[in-house]
Amino acid sequence: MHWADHTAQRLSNRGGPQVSCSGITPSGEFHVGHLREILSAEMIHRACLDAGLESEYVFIVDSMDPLRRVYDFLSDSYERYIGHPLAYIPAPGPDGEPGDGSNSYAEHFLNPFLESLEEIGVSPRVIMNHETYESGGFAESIDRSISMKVEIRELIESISGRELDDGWFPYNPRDSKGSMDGVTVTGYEKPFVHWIDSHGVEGRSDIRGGDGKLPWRVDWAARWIIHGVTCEPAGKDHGAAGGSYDTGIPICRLLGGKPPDKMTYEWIQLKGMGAMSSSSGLTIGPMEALELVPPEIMRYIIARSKMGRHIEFDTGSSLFQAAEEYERLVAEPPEEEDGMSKRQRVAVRTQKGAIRLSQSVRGSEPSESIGGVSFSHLSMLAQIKKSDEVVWDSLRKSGHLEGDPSTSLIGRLAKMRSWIGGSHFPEDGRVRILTEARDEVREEIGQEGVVFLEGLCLALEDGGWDYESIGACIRETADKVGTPRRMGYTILYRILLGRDYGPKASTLIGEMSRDDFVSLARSYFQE
RNA sequence: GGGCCUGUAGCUUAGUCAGGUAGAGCGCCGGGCUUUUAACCCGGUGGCCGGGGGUUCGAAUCCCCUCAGGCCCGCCA
Repeated sequence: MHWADHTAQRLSNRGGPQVSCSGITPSGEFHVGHLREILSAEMIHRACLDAGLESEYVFIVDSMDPLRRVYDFLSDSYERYIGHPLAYIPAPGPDGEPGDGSNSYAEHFLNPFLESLEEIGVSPRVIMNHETYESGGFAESIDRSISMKVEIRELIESISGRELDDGWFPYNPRDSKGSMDGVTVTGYEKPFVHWIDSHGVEGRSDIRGGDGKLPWRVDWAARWIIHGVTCEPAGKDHGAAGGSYDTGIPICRLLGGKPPDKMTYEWIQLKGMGAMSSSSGLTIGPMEALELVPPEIMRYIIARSKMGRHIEFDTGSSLFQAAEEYERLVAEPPEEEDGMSKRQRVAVRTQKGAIRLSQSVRGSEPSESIGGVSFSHLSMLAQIKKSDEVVWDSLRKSGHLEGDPSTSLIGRLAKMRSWIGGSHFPEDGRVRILTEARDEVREEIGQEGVVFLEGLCLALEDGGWDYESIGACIRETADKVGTPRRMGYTILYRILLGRDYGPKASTLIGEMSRDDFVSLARSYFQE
C-alpha cells in the first residue's frame, strides 16, 4: 500500500476531520526540498479524501519567526532587523537592500512559491502564523503555557537535554524596537507580559496580539491544537531524539490537545552536491525545477519514494528515467492477478497509489497527463524541430496527435525546450549531428559502410528532400548494395551521431540540408 | 557524547511495521520485426538480501553486535 494511503488508514482510526499540515519558515528562497514537505502532507490529505474521510490541507507559513542573521543575499542594512518577525520586515530588493515595505520579507519569498504549488496542483489553505497571533488565536495557549511554565520547562530540559537559562519564559515578547532578542520578562498579568529590553526600556505585550510569540517548540504544539492538526510530516531534523517532535507531543498533551503522530521524512539531495541548503547556494528553486519538469513527473518523484528514503534530485538523465517509469506505469497500469503473492499485490497497490497521487488534478485520468507523446520522443522533436508548429505537424503525421495539441502537451514542450536550452540537460540525451568524418567511426562502419554511403549519396542526388523520399532512398540503397536494412540504419546513426541508435534516421537527415548530409557522407569515401 | 535513516541483481528499487520457498523496472544477452519515434514483440542472464551471532520448525523481515554511507541534536524541510 502507498505510504499516503497507509497514513490515511491510520488517521481514519483516529477519527474526526483530518487536517494535514506543513510549516515552512520563509527565511529565504524556497527550493525543491520544500516541495517534499508540501507534497508529503498534501498527498496524505488526498489519500484521506480518497478514503472517504473529511480532510483539509493547510500550509502554515512561519511568518512570525524572527530573522536569525544577515544572509548572504541580504545587505548589511538587515542587521537592524535581526530578531524581528519576518512578517514585519521589508522585503529585500534585487540589490539586497530593504525595500519600501509594501511587501513583507515573508511574502516576498512566499508568493513565487505559492505559484509553483499551484502548478503542481497543490492549493492549500494558507495560514500566515503572524496573523493567528495578531487575531489572538494563540492567546489561550500562551496563557496556559505561562501557567504551566515549570512543567514545560522540565519537559524540554529532560527530553532535549538542553538546559534553559534562568530567564527562560514560554513567551518571547517583542522589545521597544520590535526584536525578540534580549528581552527579559519581568512579570505576567493576564493578558499582559511585562518586560525590560536590552536598551533598558520597559514595556508590556498583549498576548492577544502580535507583540510576541511562543518559543518554537511550544508554538508548534500550540498550533496543532489551534488548527486541529492531525498529521504533519516534518523534516528529519525535527525527528531526532530530543528534537522538536519529541517535545511537541507531550507539550501538546499538557496544553490539552491531541498531537499528531510523529512522522518524519528524509531530505532531497542534489545529485553529487549534497543536501539542499539555502545558505550554501546550492539550490534549485521550485520555479526553476518546474520549468524543466512536468508537474506529474515532479509529483511522481516524491510519490514513488518512501518518506524515509533520500531522494536524489537530478535534472540530468535520471529525469528521463523517472519520466519513462511514470509513462510505462500509466500506459500499462499494474493490476492484481490471481496467483500473485501477497508482496506482489502490495507492490501493485503501491504503484497504483503513486500514479494516482501524481496527478496534478485529483482524480484525473493519468493518461491525459502524457498527452500521447513520450518524454523522450518529445525531447528529440524539440531538439530537431525549431518551431512548435513543426513539432505538432510531425506528431500529427506520426499519428500521436489529432487536431490541436492539449494545454498539457504545449506546457510539456515548453518545459522541454527550456530544459534542453539550459545547462541541466544531460549530454547523452543531446542530439548533436556531426559535421565531419571521425576515424573511429570510419573503422566501425568499415568497407560495407563506405559502399552503402556511396550508394546513398548517389540515390539522394535527385528526388525530393522530404522524410518519405529520404526514407525510401535509405531502404532502396540498402537493398541495392546488399546491406541489411538494420545495418544501414546503424551506419547512418554512427556517422550522424557517433552512436548506434537514434531518432528516426529519415527525420534526422531531413532536418539537415542536402549539401550538409552529402558532404558528411562523402568525407567517408573521398580523401 | 546521544539519536535517526539507508545498505537487497551492473543500476533504481519492492518486500521489513503484522517472520513462511527473494519480486519488479532499467541495463545486458539472444531471437523476431522487408518504414527504427533512443521504438515494439518474445525469450534469457543475473541476488550467500552489507557482515557476524542469537531467537525460531522456519529470518531480508524480530533481538544483539559490527562495518559502510548519509544525516540530526540553537534555527533550517
